[in-house]
Amino acid sequence: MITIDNISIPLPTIRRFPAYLRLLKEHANRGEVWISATTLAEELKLKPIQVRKDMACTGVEGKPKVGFLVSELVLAIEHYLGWDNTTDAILIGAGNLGAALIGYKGFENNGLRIIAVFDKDRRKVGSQIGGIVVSQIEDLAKTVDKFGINIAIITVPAHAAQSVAEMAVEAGIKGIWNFAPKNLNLSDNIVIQKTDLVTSFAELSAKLINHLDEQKQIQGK
Amino acid sequence: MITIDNISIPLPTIRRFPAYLRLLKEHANRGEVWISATTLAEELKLKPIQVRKDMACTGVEGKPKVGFLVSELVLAIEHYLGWDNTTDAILIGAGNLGAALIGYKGFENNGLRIIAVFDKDRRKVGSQIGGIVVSQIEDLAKTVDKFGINIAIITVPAHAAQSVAEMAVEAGIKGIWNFAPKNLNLSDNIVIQKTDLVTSFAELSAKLINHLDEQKQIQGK
DNA sequence: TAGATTGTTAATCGATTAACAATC
DNA sequence: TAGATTGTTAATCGATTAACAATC
Repeated sequence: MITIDNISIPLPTIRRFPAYLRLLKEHANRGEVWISATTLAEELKLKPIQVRKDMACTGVEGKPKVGFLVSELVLAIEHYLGWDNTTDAILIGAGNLGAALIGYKGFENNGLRIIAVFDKDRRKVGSQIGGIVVSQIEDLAKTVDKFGINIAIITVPAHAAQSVAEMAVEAGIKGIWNFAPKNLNLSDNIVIQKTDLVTSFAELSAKLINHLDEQKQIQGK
Repeated sequence: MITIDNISIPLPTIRRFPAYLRLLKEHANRGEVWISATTLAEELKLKPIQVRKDMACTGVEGKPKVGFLVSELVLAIEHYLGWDNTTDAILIGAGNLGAALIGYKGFENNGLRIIAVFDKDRRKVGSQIGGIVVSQIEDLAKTVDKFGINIAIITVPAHAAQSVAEMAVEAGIKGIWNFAPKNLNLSDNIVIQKTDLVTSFAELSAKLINHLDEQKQIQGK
């Protein structure tokens, strides 16, 4: 449960917000003005009741028989995700994954702009990655301070994650998006978001075993 | 809830398994034979009762006052994740993100091996990416069939995702790991795992707003 | 008007947490 | 033995789903 503007929004709802947003923007582009929860549900394979509950969190009121104003929903969702203003972030770790994130088109219209890249490796410093010059990690604090950055994205190897995270926090970073497969130990007032590729794969693995098992049992009978 | 070998395991437990596995292997490397749920909990910042519940799902029995056999837990968790045998997968979309996944060290010891890469772009075909030669997408079905591949990883742009997913399913793929920010519409008997970077960032954004709000309120009082 | 859709209140479901007896 | 830790059963909590009245 997350509270923004004194409104409590369940975390699963927050997670569904980006998918709604994408769809709503598509509809807006087609010139559509109204959309019903029923339609959204169908397109996202969710239950209408769940979409209505989620929409209720946005504070936008719908009209029975018509639905919701697309533009209102877009603005409300963007607001609760903090995407009404683009957030600047720094990235630490100029490897393959770092390059992928810098080049990722999806962030452009979704509130995230990576404005600086740092790496411990002196040989990478000065080189360009996705149009951004790699800086030495010693300059991190200066950049964070100068641009008032809150978010650091960590794409270094597991063994280096803890130490660069500490440097970032020291520099004033408030939120960390950690791609390294390592649990970070930081002060409680730092927000940590972990994206663990191995964990995602684990989920797929287990679901697939479960699924193939089921199919085998059905066929066996 | 996922059922494997007639044992039901909650999805959140499955998601915690990789973190346990990493920690357990570290302890094993240090020559430690026994480990208690209390210790695991402390190192992962979880509650001991939750770790005990999770361990119960593995079927491994612990000894009061001593804990669990590290080696038994490792084997049991690997079994439920299907990581006792490495899974071969193909990757579609030889862009930055694809390159990052192919080069990702974390997969090596965690049951995943990417054995072939495909791309629609003729100019990329024949070039190497992380030591793997990019094949033309027309050869996909042949490869899937020849090596009995179940899993496809999709790292193409959103607009191409649906069509390559359909090709993969046509070729016999049973599980899809989708990195494209697009909901796939496929037959119900295909397992789809979505890793949406924008969604992860949304979560961080919202948590951070909530957190900064809280801090402001505390200071205001 | 009739019917689709919203919004509210209550029921259900699943996961986490608590309490505590069993055990080495 | 005393005490830490396990494992089981019950309580709590939060999210999803159901039911239905309100409404345009």
